[in-house]
Amino acid sequence: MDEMGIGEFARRSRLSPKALRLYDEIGLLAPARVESASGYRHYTPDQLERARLIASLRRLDVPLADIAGLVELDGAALAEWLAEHWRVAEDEHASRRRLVGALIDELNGRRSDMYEVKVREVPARSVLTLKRHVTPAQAWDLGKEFLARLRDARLPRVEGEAGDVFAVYWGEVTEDSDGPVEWCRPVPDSEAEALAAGLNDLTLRVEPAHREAYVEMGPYEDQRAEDWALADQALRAWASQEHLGDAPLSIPPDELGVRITYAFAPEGPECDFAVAYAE
Amino acid sequence: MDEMGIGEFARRSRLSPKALRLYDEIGLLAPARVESASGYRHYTPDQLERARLIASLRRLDVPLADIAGLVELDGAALAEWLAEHWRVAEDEHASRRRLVGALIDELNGRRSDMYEVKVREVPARSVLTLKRHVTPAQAWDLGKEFLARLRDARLPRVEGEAGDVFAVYWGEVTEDSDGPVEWCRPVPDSEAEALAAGLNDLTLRVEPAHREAYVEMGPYEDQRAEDWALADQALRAWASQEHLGDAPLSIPPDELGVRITYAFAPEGPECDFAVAYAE
DNA sequence: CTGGGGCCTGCCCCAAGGGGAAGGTCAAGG
DNA sequence: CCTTGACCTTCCCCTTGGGGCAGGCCCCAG
Repeated sequence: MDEMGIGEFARRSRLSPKALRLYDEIGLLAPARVESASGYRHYTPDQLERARLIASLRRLDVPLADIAGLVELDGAALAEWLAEHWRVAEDEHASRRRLVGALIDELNGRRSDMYEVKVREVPARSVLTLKRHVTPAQAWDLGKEFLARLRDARLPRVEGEAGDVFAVYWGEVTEDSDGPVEWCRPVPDSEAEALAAGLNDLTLRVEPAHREAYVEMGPYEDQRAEDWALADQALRAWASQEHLGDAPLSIPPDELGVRITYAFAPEGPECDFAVAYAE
Repeated sequence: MDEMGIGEFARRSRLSPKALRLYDEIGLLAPARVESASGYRHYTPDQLERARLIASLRRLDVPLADIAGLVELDGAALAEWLAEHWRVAEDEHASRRRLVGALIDELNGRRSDMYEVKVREVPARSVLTLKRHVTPAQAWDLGKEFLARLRDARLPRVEGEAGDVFAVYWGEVTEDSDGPVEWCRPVPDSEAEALAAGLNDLTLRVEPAHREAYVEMGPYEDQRAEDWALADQALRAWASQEHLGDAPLSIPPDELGVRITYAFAPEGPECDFAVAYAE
């Protein structure tokens, strides 16, 4: 039996002795033998494989808690987990890339061209709404529920409206605390009352006329928290440039709310991020 | 003056009150006014810009210590720093991508095709060498020094040799502790003695005949620590498959050393990573 | 028998805050 | 005037994955 001490095992596994002691302590990688008298740890060569796998996962910033479960999986399952983990990492990296790009553009005085702010007039109109406190993850589910209700009701289209449906965020909606989200669908004023009577659980309200400053965002599913923040930043910069002050576009929003407008194209919903302000 | 409390400032800057208190404590972002009686912090709207910049930089994982210096720079300098910072981040991300790819391939039982192991026979030959203890960063500088010496001496080419020059790593060479690195250049046996006499500071030694297992790596400058580790892993896997045992390819290396062989193409040195073993 | 190197445990430290306790403040409403 | 609830304060402990050091054992070679 060619055992080795912690030092040699550390060199051959590309882990530090300190890390190996920690992994022993938490039960992730126990030495093959521990001398009871001296406490010396002894490892065998066939432990190298596990150690190297752990080292690789740590280099990918996988937390030890996750690794503890992963090393018990078989190769195929682990490979699948890794692929998923890496997809998330790629997403985050792409999001940061957008942030750093926008930041550099802004610092160089260039208006970031990826987030061009436009303005649209929205007349007073009736909207059917479904409002609930949800987390960001649930917001989309709420939307699907809302759309299903509308489908059931065979709601007529409103001519000339840009964007079929929109969601209004009435307050801070963060990962760990839910906030008020309201899904909305404009309806013809003439039919509003009749429709509302037939649709329980949906609310009818009248939106005042206003302007919306907005940026087009592309498919909803591609957006991450970072991207909404960038859009918000773009709107904020635009507002201060237009001498509108900071308050009307602040988050949490005023009585008109921050809204995300969806246009349901065949490939999925394109969306824009809008802030309403009184004229 | 429209001051605000820490809570509102936190919401509008996308920072937490906790973070703001920390930034106050370390002098990164002091409130415009602190009530001496209650200790309440009050911020002004014109502090928002700095706060938002800090928030963006933190989202890019820039350490607070760096941020403290960065916020004093002007826009152009900061943009330049960010571009450099991002280049490093892109490099690291690419390196991890290679690691995760190789790992998934290995777990699925596929031989990683990016690191194909080949074998070459190396006959006994004379080499002129320059050996010194250096850190990884200095290894390349040592190589440049070595090449300059060779140029001065107008060293003749050795026909039929693959790779002009190679560096042998005789021990652990890590970031924080230097190790023995030897740059080598084969010379014709017939001229060896005469050359050695003329070149002080360079050593002449004879390499025994051996085999080298190696993987081709592409341009040297593109390689990162991760990539060398992957190449090592590939060689190790190959060795165990070939029943060569673990020892001859272990790191730190045996008496033949781990070597990196360079071929100086016009676009820069292509290199491979080799481990020598006796037949 | 005496180095020197390897190894042990235990303690404190890092970044960048998060969570919560215990208590002080502020403004509005009864 | 009092209370209530929101907001704020400081203080302390917790996190991850170890690094660094102190003090002491262990083991082998000269």
